[in-house]
Amino acid sequence: MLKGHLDAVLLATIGDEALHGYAIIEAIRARSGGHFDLPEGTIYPALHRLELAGLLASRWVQPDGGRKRRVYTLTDSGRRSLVERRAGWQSFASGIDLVLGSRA
Amino acid sequence: MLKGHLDAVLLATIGDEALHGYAIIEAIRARSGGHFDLPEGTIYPALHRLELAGLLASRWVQPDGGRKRRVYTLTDSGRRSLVERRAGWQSFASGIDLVLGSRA
DNA sequence: AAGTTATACCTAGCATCACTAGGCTTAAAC
DNA sequence: GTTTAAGCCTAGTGATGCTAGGTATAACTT
Repeated sequence: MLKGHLDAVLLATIGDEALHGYAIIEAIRARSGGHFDLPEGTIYPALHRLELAGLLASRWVQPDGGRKRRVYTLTDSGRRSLVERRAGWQSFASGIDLVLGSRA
Repeated sequence: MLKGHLDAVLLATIGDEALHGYAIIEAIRARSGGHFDLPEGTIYPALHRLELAGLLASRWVQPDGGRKRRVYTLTDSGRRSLVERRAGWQSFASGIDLVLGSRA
């Protein structure tokens, strides 16, 4: 469970690449050091939601081998949103750190 | 919104004191440096839930001035849970940090 | 004395979020 | 040729915390 930070994680994972859903799941697992292993039922609806919100754009790609994939890239709005969400996360995390006295 | 970490925040805020609901709200606001200003509709049901779960115990207290208060303290189980939740938060936060590349 | 503000507790209902549990298709591996 | 991996999708559900309301008492103002 990403507890409200799923969108930030998705935007940050896609970053400047063009990734498809399945690859995004693997990238999150890899980059989080195994902390997060998200099910498809979490990822696909979230990608659709972010595209509808104008933060992501998608196109279908037919690779040489393998089946068609829908690849996602950030829009300008998505890039701006990522900056905001990163700041939002840092603010949130420092607030929790203060209260928990963990990293203070 | 505390995004799934409300219980940890409550347990940590109460800590070794005996606090009542209203004071808990003020303590969270103060200790978080103003980050979190939680409404009563969040706090009271959560306290009841934690008491039902055996992590908190409550008793009514009549102070010299002012009206009756229900004060909460941690149970042994609550103290153990706090330790776990602190560790859980650190693990979660480091995972998000890795993915967002914010504090990495 | 009356009204307002601060203290203090509570609940029903609602929106969001992400997960479970399924289904579908195509390519690779055995 | 059949199983496994890659790849996409949705309906329904449970948990979570907020909104918006209600109640009561004490302190402060006018």
